Amino acid sequence: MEGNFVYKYPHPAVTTDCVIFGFDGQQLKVLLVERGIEPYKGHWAFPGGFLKMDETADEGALRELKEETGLETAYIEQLGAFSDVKRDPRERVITIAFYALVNITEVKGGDDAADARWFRIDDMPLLAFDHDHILRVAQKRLKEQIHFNPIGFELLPEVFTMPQLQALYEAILEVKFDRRNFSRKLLTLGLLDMADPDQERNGTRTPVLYRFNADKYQEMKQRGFRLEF
Amino acid sequence: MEGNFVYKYPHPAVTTDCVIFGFDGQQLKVLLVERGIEPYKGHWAFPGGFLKMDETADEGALRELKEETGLETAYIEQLGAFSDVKRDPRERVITIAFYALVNITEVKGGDDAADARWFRIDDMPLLAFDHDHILRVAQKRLKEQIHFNPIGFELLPEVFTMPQLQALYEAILEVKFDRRNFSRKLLTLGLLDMADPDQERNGTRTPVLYRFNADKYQEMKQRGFRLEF
DNA sequence: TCAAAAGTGTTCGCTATACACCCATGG
DNA sequence: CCATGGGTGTATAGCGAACACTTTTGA
Repeated sequence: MEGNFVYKYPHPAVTTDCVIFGFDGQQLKVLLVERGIEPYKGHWAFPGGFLKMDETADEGALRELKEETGLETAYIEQLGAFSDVKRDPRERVITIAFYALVNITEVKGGDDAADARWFRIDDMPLLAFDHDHILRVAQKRLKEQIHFNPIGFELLPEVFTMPQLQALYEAILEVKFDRRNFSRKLLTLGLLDMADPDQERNGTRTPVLYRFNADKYQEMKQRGFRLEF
Repeated sequence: MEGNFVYKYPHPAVTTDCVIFGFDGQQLKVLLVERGIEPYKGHWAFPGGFLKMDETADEGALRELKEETGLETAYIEQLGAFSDVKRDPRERVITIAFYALVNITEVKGGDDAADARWFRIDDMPLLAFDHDHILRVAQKRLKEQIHFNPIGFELLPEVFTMPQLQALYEAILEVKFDRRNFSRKLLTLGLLDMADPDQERNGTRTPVLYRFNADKYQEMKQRGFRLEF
């Protein structure tokens, strides 16, 4: 397997890295793995690795995602290529970075796996390579995306409450919303179904459960509807 | 210079490609070069080429931009990496694509250079590789970006008229605006200065000349202002 | 002289925002 | 029993969308 690969011109190495976002109900979190070898031994890094010659960057990112989370599928989106000449001290390495949104409760490991841990986005450890830069780009992109795409639901369980959804939006956008206005805005969009419509709602204090109606969103998008937040 | 480069593991080749947008006052245009060699000989392609080992992707894209336009600088933004395994029939080639916005009147060649030509975005020739795909991504990104960033001015001369600006927005977004509402919206933002304030404006029919105030935009952005269109 | 281009002003309806009250539960 | 959390309703201001008139120039 360790044959030599010869090219007429120099080629950079290409890796993929995946910024995996989760939400624990309060805080936005990121899954990191601790590096056991040099360079940056002991630092934390996003799951990632060298791209195989027969897979696309997306496939590589999903492969890395599965290795660390067990998830076969997830919402992922490319952030772009990071190509600083000296970003890896060993050789010229270009990384194609992605971010993934996962339901944190579905992720195996994270706690039990010795090498992967969730970190609060406002309390990150020392990161390897240019991963702090990549993280800032990822967070910025996430903020931008959520303005026009209903991607927040990817971070929640299938069934969720309005306060949960609001906490998520507040964590991502780093702002506070008025409870009543937030709820009304989301409900008038018509994209949320009550998960248990027959539930008797005498009084309150136990929040209503909702489910995101992805079919309806697709249908509305077809008709030219543009979600805005 | 044509030594052999040997790696323990296979490495893909990495190129940059640059979708260069211009605006002729009516239509959005893209600068293409005709391929003189196989593969895709006779097809048209975005300016691009192999990334050097001592330059970042941005630097590579700007180098390609300069080679075809003579421009030392321009607004460029990375679209991302395109990594389909078979996108180049010769070997595994990953391209990092960019789009650039240039003032079409400042571009040397385009007409006189034999190999580079401007094409209307709604009348493109047969493109090489996956460049049609890249173009669609570029156009989509441009549409998205102009909603929140005053990047349209990159495509115009320093001094421009309101009808020109409106035609540009309409060309990019592929919609029509009401003349009066468009003008009012842009003017109330406070980001346009009259280029010739002392100009006597008896009657009309000769449009007012404006200039984009980039300093003021930066200042407003600092204060939390978010441009929206 | 008339059509086309450019500037300006008004109205209306919707939506975002600010804000107050009620009810049930758990400590 | 009261503080906390959750659900619902109302008023207002600002912005976006629709729309009409005037002036001038060039054909």
